[in-house]
Amino acid sequence: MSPRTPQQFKEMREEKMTLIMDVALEHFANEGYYRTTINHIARHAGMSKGLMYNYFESKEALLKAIIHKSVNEVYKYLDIDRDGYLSEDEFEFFIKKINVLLKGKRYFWRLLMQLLMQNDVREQFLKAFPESDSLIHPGHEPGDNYYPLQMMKMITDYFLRKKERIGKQYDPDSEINMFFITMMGFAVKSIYSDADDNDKAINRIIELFK
Amino acid sequence: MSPRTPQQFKEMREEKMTLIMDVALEHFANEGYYRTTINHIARHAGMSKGLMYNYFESKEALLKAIIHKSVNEVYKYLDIDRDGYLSEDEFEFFIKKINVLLKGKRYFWRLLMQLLMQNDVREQFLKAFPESDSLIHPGHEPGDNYYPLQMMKMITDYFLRKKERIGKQYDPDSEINMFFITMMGFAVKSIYSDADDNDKAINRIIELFK
Amino acid sequence: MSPRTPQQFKEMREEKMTLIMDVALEHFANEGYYRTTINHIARHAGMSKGLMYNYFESKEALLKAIIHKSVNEVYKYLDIDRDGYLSEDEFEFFIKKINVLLKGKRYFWRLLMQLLMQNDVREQFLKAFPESDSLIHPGHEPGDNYYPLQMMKMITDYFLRKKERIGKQYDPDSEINMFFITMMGFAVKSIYSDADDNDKAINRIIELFK
Amino acid sequence: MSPRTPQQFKEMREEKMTLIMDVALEHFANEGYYRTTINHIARHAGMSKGLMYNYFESKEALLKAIIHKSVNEVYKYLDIDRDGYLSEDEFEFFIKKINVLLKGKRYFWRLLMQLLMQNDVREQFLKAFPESDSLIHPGHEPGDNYYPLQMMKMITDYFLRKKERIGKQYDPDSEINMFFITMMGFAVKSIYSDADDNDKAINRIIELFK
DNA sequence: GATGAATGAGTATTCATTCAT
DNA sequence: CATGAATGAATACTCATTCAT
Repeated sequence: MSPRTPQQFKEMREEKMTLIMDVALEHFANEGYYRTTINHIARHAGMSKGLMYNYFESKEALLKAIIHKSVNEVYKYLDIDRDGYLSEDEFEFFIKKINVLLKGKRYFWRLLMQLLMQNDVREQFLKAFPESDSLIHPGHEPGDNYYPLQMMKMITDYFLRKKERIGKQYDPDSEINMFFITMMGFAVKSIYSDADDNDKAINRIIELFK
Repeated sequence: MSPRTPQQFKEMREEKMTLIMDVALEHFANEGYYRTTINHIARHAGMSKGLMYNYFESKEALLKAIIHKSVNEVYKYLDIDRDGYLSEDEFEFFIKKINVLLKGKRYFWRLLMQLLMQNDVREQFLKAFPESDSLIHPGHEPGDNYYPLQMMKMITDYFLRKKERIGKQYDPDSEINMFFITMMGFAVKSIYSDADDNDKAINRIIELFK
Repeated sequence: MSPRTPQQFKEMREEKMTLIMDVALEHFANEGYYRTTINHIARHAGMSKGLMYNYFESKEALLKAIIHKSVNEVYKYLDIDRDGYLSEDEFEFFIKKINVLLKGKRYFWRLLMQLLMQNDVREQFLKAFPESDSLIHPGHEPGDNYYPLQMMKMITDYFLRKKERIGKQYDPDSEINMFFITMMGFAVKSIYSDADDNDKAINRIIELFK
Repeated sequence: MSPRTPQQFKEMREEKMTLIMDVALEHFANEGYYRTTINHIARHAGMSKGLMYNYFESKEALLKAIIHKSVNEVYKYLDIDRDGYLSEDEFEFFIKKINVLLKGKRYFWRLLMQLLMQNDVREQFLKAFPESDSLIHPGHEPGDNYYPLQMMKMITDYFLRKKERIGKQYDPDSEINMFFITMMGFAVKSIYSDADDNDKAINRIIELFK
């Protein structure tokens, strides 16, 4: 029997890594990072404890890998590195995309919420990400904003322009604040319940803020 | 020195318990339940590990005691066990009360959010409370609703009555959903940031949903 | 029963720490640091694994504590912080002291030899000790030499003065080198064998080098 | 390509084994046996873990092979299996040979020192070697002495004869002891430092003990 | 009541060794 | 022959809980 080629090894590795990350994410999200043991993950991924360490050098490294991967997927999906300008149609489209994201990556969002709720982790997280090249869009220039800030700005700008459309009586600060509050509430609900009325809610949100 | 009366002993005991619970809540909320050690709590409360077990028979018992106490305070503060009917003024008043609660008991809400994000804890929590007498209002009869459900119903009823006020084009289900979403978002924001524009947001919420 | 006083606790602690260090030193010296498990030490010291960590925060910390303690005892015993000048009688006395030290602290020297034979440990060790205040003699001034160097210098000076006594044909560099070689050989023999002719050898060494 | 002959296979095999043993010896000597992993050795020898087990059935077997090989080389180099008699010139020659050995096989001596410092290994070692045919000289008869003892005897005899040369005032026991002490000290120094004055020291040793 | 020493079950991690390919 | 994935036993370390004083 001829031995495996390096290519085959690489594929095996990547498959296993994905498997481990998927299983780990599910458990981290549902039981929490600290309650989830490496043993538990290994068993559920159908392998021995030891093998896990062939792929991830520590529990924390596994966590970080999951976060990086997921954050990258999210960024890629949102595909924001365009003109930084949201038209009304793009605004609607953007919100619908967020809804799809929340539905599809529920475990990741659960995990992220848990993590961000711990003071020190939150600080770590905010510090860690701007340093990571992989999270910066391709055309990124030193001095450019990173995605989260970029997103905030795009939306803020949208509401400021809306004031011009609507007139004096419109208070953009208040509206921006309400928008983020509503989106946060929607996210939490979406992540933790399987309600089928989320699409309806998204439409209402678009109606209210577009 | 005159010997202490039983009454004095009881008061000292309760003071200590309160102290422990306060310290524990703060750490549970900020570092998480699992990352917080009994030793740490004891040191911060200025006593020894051993003594803590004089007051709470386990770490979990301490957690439960904190939750019970806080939930009771919340219920007492909201004071809902009246006619189960919300007038428009009462609705406004109710929301403002919630804002005050969120501001004042931030650590408790942080802890609660963390706990409710774990699947099994969430289930435990929902199951556990009906068993607890102290959480059931005085006039409670078997078969009555418990507070959380009662609250939900009160608010739901409010919106259903609003439909009568406003007419056909009003969709109460959608509005109820949006209301809970908004309140959830507001809660998260209030709990995790020190923004001073929360009162403004509350007024806007009242304006939108009253 | 009245509770233990802080003083009693302190004494208990110190007793246990000494016990642990003694047992650990014996095993480190005979089986080597890596072959000796914490479990093993704990069992031989008649306590649980966990308790060891009440006294030493890691296996490495235990090792370092042992080294520090022993090095300090050695320095204290050698009591070199005098005039830095060795007369002929003092030279003889000094060598005899070293013999006593080697006999009495055999385990420590075994451990030290093992450690110093590992490249990285050796470097660590040499770097670590000059930083430690506790290893510097009481009258130490910034700029003073530390003990090992001080010892070397004292001895070197002794041989240089000896040249003056004896005359041209005496090669002090060669003699210093031979002296250190002989002392090293004596140390190794003394540490690893129980021979009773060590005292005789010491007298011969004095005869040869005084 | 013509297929390889069995002879070629054997040579390739031996080359690989030598490579592995060289790399392993270097790491065992410098980092210690326990700190050196099989993986590490394999990587540094440019092969996979698995392949190593094709050549050596265990880490311990590798260690033993290294020791056997080196000890044999040493014995072969010292070439003692002659008449067991050391003339004055042979004595000088013998010591010079030892100096060359120490210079050239420094890693082996480092390893050996580390091993011999562990009580049980030392015992193992002393027991193990008589069992090994390869370490017994060709003309070996059951009951003959093994090399280390033979060497000791040769040297001891040399000093006993020296007494006859010199006379009463010469104490051969003391001198033998001092000689071994000095040689041990010289060995340690030679193994662990790169000093260039070792040759000078050897000449002084010859001068002192010849 | 009050203290912290003591325990032991549990957890992450390492590494020699085996094995399918 | 060659590879590295896979295993599992061993090991350092943590922490809730108990207990003698």
